[in-house]
Amino acid sequence: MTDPSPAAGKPIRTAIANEDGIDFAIIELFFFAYRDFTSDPDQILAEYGFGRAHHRVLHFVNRRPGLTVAELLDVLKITKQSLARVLKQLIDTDHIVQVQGPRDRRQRELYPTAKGRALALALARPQSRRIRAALEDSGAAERATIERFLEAMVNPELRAQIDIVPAQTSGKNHGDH
Amino acid sequence: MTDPSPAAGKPIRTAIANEDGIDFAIIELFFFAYRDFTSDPDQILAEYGFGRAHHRVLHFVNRRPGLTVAELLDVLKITKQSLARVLKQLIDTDHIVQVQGPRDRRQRELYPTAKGRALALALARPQSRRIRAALEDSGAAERATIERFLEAMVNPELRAQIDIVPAQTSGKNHGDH
DNA sequence: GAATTATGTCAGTACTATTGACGTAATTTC
DNA sequence: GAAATTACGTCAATAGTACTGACATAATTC
Repeated sequence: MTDPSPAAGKPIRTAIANEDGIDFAIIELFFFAYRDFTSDPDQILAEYGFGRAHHRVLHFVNRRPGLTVAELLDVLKITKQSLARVLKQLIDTDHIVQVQGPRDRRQRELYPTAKGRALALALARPQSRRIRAALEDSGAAERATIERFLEAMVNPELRAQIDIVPAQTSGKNHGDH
Repeated sequence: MTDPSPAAGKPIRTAIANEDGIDFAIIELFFFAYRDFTSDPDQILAEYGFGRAHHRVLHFVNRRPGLTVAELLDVLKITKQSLARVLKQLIDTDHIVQVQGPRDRRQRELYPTAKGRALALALARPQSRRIRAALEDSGAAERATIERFLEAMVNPELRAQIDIVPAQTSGKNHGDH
């Protein structure tokens, strides 16, 4: 195991870099940035016995109160079987409540409780702090550049998901679409 | 299950937004951007029976040829038991070779083979394409803004990991540190 | 009334990760 | 040179998140 087996290819000793004009710098930065971005809430979640999946559900239920199970699945891009356990735990622990859909009683609208709202805030706080620190010396122009870039990284057909909550508005309760 | 249990908290019907000055916009954009950023290579990996863990290992072995197992663990922030299976598969499929460390024969230096280099490139290509598209109308200034932001999102004490491969240099073979 | 839709659930599986324990070979320390 | 440490590998057990497929129920639509 210390020597490559005879049939194995020879080791390439030069670093991959900019071959075919590939942007390894940003690829790698994105990996590191996201790794550390998610590490903050992970520590809080561990205290509750929750994982990242719980965080994502909690986040979107707080951001779009009243969304249905189907809408949540669409945003998260997971299957309902994957969601089931996580959602059940959040409901059992009184972070989220289900309300029968007013127009269509088959639907379950998902809402945060005060407890769920508080946890969502606690999880977002260190992430927001990290973002604020990263934008420390930046003005509105730089901020806009970064937002534009991140938005452009999202698949065009999925970009609609982003703007459901209008930028600075709070009260829109997602009641009709 | 359609009505909240009596003890459960009441549903909060207003969207969380900018409470305590928290930057939900960028938090959410970052989630969507990374979700789609990783979805491109996922499809290629599936053809090989590989997952994201294989991608990360392959990426860093190509970026820093000759790194040791311990260094790789440090970059990925996982345990050696987690790495073991993934690394073994990449070695068995002739994407990576191990070479006994020249100074310390306990160490295993990891190098890509031609096959491993090709796969790393194939995985990076769609990601780079996505980045290029997102930067389409951007100049060098915007690009610098984005790089600075992403770098600032990384934990300061881990930022050293980033600059191991100098921006535009290719040949540095990581031989001495 | 029949078909479709929204949701829930059961069973089985896969991938990635964890902790803990143990073994081996090589290096370092005394 | 013996002892301790280090680098790596491996076995076992477990957890979290995801998947596919199948089936059930209630509500809506046709």
